[in-house]
Amino acid sequence: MTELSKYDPHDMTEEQFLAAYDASQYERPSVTVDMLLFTVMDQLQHNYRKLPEKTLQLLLIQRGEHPFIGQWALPGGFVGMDESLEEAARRELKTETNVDQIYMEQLYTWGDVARDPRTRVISCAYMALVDHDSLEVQAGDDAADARWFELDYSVAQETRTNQPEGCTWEQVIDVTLKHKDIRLMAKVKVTEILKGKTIEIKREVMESQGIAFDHAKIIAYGIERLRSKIEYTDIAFHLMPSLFTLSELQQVYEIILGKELLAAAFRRKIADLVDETNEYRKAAGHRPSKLYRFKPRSRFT
Amino acid sequence: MTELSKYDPHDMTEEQFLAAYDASQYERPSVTVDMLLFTVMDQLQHNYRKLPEKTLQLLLIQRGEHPFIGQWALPGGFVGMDESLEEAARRELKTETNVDQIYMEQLYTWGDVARDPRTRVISCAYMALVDHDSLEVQAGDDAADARWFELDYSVAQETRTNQPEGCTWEQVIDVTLKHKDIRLMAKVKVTEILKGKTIEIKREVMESQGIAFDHAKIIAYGIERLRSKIEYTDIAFHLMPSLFTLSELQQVYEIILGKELLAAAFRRKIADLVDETNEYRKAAGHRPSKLYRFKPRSRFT
DNA sequence: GCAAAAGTGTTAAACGTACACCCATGC
DNA sequence: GCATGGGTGTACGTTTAACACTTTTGC
Repeated sequence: MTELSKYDPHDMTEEQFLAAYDASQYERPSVTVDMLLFTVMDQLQHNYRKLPEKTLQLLLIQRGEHPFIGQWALPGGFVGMDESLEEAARRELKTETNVDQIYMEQLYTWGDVARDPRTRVISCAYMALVDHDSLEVQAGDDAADARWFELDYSVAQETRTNQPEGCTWEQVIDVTLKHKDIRLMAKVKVTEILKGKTIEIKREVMESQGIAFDHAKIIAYGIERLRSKIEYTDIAFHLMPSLFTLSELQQVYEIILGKELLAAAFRRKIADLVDETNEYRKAAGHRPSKLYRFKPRSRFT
Repeated sequence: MTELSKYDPHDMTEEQFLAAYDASQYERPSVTVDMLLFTVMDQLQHNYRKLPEKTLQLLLIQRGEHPFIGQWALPGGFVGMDESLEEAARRELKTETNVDQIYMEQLYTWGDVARDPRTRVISCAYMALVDHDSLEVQAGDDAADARWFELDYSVAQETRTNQPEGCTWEQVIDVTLKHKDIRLMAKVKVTEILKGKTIEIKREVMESQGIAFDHAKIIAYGIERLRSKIEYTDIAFHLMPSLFTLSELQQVYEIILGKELLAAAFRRKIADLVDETNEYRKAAGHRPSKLYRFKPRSRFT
């Protein structure tokens, strides 16, 4: 709190101090919010029997200005003086997608000194989940430069190194984003260093093709968070419409976890989180399936 | 990214644009880091047989300046232009406690507009864990105004309200901090609103006695995080010395979780996370206990 | 009929919980 | 001896995983 040292605060009341306080005299970083907006979409299916496959989608915006002009970036912007971080994030979301009232949580705040070439920018990243059907204005169809990209996340390499005083694990993540002919790619390295009793985790973008700033690592981090939270929270339901079949729900779990699940076990596991309805989805080529609805439960029940 | 609109970026190269970019022209919030430094201490025990009880401790600093002069606050300070958030947090830690190389993780970034009466301040909170024995300079004994406070966290009230379009859960948390004669207290309200498909969580300080700013809610949030992460991560070991008995480890779990555990079950649960040594703790009034050591494991094994 | 998905039942293995019981120690 | 913690065994219930099997549909 050395910022205050030129005053002699002990001779003032708190009111006097605050009246005299000049906030404008120190250089300070800019603060932005960046938004990871995820949704799930169906892919076209030729076989009339098969269910359409689902894909995880992320919204990106093409930059019309320097730096990284022409590249794709997370929607976001500067935080105003009269809005909280969350308000700023919701405002951005509203202007990009015209949706409010969707699920959103703070992800992580990125504060490396050189992460923005313009000036020092600290970015607070949020993650939002929408079910695709409830998007009125489907970003990507309207005038804006926003597009939904199909997102793939895979571990390309895993290395474990044993050192005298600990261990280092290294993971190279491939992040791929596709929208029609546009294909973006990045490699993100996650390093976990165990030295004595400390664990240090570093993330760095090794390679980024068409993705602006350090956004590739924010994306990779977001997927990691999504993956881990889907295991112990209700988070997946925010990607679902109000009525859904258990197979659809299972598909969403599968694309986020990146592995196949056994239907029988899955149904039993999520049985407590859903309520049956009396409606059925008209199926094609197979038995119709019952529609379910999310049964919300608080952390403290 | 409207901040850039007065340029015509399309006529410049990226280099020209960056050279012309003036970062100083917009009003921006200040950014600070605040640190939750936790440790565990033994309490004196009169009964020669009994193990000393452990308490969770948090480091606070008495404010010598306005605002909140005389009250107790989390150690922290402004983020410099040439340091990352994490570097700023480690610098603060080093100056307050003279310890580096300790476990630290980012907690949450607090950005309400009026959280600091001086000016708009966004604070990125970090949580650090130390084992008390490895603190060379024991804060609280030296000249600085830093003291370790015994921390108690309890749910004082829990309300569930059913509304037409959803549910509201409300929790009132009592946070108590004690150091010798100094006794600080706060009530923090956590509200969880389920409206349609959105979940909104709000936290507010209802009452704060002797705790500066909104730090009471940061403290409450930190304990919540500690509680949940101790269940599925190795985090507790950062509060332990290199050698410890399983009972000591269990005590640490118990004070953080706020409930008693069965020794037999606990031993089996953590068996994979520790390595046996051949050393024993000389016990008093009971069988000597074997000392264990942490066996680090990465997330990707 | 047939392929695909919807949905149920059965078994074995893994895990968690509770409790009983013995061991070792210092006073 | 005895209170206290250290440490193991055992029994029971729950959860999970794997797989087999039946149902229902559109073409």
